[in-house]
Amino acid sequence: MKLEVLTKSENLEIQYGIISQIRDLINYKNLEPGDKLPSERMLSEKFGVSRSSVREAIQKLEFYGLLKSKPQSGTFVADIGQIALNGMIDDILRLEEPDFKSLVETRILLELKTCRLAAKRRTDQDLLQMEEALKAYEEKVLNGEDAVQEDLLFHLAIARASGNSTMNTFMLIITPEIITNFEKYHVCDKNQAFLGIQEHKDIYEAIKAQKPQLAKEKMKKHFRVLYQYLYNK
Amino acid sequence: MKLEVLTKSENLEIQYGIISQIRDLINYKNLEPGDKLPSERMLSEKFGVSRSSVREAIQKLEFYGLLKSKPQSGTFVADIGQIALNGMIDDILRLEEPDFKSLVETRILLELKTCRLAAKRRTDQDLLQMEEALKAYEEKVLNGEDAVQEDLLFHLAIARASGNSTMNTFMLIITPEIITNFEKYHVCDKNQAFLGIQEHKDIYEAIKAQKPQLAKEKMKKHFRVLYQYLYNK
DNA sequence: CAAACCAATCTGGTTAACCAGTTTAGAAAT
DNA sequence: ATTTCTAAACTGGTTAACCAGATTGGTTTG
Repeated sequence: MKLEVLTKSENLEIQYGIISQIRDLINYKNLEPGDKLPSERMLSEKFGVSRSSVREAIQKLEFYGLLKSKPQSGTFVADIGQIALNGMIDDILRLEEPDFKSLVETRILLELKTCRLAAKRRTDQDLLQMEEALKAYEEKVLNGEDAVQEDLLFHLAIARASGNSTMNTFMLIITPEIITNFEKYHVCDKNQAFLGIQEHKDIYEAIKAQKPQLAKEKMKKHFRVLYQYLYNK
Repeated sequence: MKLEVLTKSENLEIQYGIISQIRDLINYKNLEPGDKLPSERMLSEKFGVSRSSVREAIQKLEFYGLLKSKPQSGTFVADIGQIALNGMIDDILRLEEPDFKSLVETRILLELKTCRLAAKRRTDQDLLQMEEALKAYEEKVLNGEDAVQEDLLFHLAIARASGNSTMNTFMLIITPEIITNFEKYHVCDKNQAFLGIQEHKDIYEAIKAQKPQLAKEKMKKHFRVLYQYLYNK
C-alpha cells in the first residue's frame, strides 16, 4: 500500500466525501433521531477509508450537533429529523472559507449588540477587567507601539460582560483572524490608534453608566474606519 | 497501569489543564509569533498526559486560530502576540456552555441581519432554494404535522442568501440546539405554525423585492414569540 | 413459560508503533 | 574559514493493536 502525505485540502475533500456518504446512508436506511449508525469500523470498510478519517467526519458532524457518540456503545443520530439533517449537511458541505469582509461585517454586528448588552448587564468585576484592558491599550499607544492585540482584548472584555456566552464564543472565533489581517494590511495606523484611546474610554463610560443606546453610538463611531473598509473600497 | 473510561467532563478538565500549561510554557519560554512549540511527544511527557490528549488540546487552540500545526515539522504560535494569546486562552478556558436564551438572543441578532443582507444580495438561485424550503414548510403545516425542521431550513436558506459565510456558519452552529429545544419545550404550537406560513411568505417577498428594511420588519414580526420567550418569562 | 444470568461479541476511545517529509549537526570539500 | 553535502534524528500524521464498558443472544434456573 502506497502512502503519501495529504495536503489539508485533499484531506478535507475525503472528509466531505465521507460526510455525504453518511448522509446517503442515513437516508437509505431511513434512520431517525436516536437510531444507531453502523460502527466506525464498518463505515471505514464500506467507504474504503481509514477509521480515523471516519472518526474525524463523525466529530465534525458532532460539532454541528447532528450526531452523538457514546463511548462503548455507538454513534447516534441527534434529536433532529431527517429533513433538517439533510439540509444542514448540504449546507455544511457547501460552506466556504470565510472571507475577511464577511468577518468584519459579522464583527460589527456582534459588537454593536454585545456593547448594548454589556451596558445592561455588566458587573463590577466586568468593569475592572475592561479598565485593565483599556489601560494596557493606552500605555502601548502612548509608547508609540503597535496595540492591535490590546485593542481586541478590550473588545473581548466587552463581549465577556455581555453575559451572552454564544456571542462571546463567536467573538473568540473571529478575533485571531481579525488581528492577523489588521496587522497585515495595517488597517489601523498610528493616528487612528491614538483616537482609539478616547473612543474606548467613551464606550467604557457608557457601559459603566449603563446606557445601552449611548454605548452603541460610541461603538458605531469607533467602527467608522471599518465601515469605510467595507463599503468604500 | 490502571485504565478507566473518563467522562466527557473529566476529559475536558484535563484538556483545560493542558491548554493552560501550554500558555504558561509560551510565557515562560517567551515564544513569539512564528516560534515553534516543543514537540507533541515532549509535551505529553512533560505534562504527564497521553500524546493524543496533547493533540486534542493543540487542535482546540488551532480551531481558535492560536496555534498552527505543520506536518512533519512542528506546531507554531500563530501570527498573534503574547498578550492577545494569553487573553484569548483565558477567555477560552472561562467559556461556559451556551444557555438556550443566549442562543435565541444571538439567533435573533443574526437573522435580522442576514435577511437584510439577503434582500440586498440574493441571487435567483437563492430565491429558488428559499421557495423550495417555503413550500416544504407549508405542506407540513397544512398536513397538521410538526414542521420545526422545515421552519429552520427556510431560515438557513436566508442565511445562505446573505452572502456572508461567517454568519452562515454561525447559524449552522446554533440551529441544531434551537431545533432540539423548540421540540422539547414546544415553543411553537400549531396555531403559530399556521401563522408562520404567511410570515415566511412576507419575508420571502421582501427579499425577492430587494427591500432590506421591509425584510427586517417582517422578520421582527415573525420573531415576536421569541421576544416574548426572552423577556417576559 | 418467563426471568435471571453469563459469556462471547461489538462498541468508541486510547495507546503504541510506524510513515515519510523536515530539520539539523557534523563531516567533507573547496 | 566557508560552503556543500549527507545521514541520523526529529516532526506531525496515520495506522493497527488493545482496552474496558455496553450489548446481545442463548442457556439455565425458578
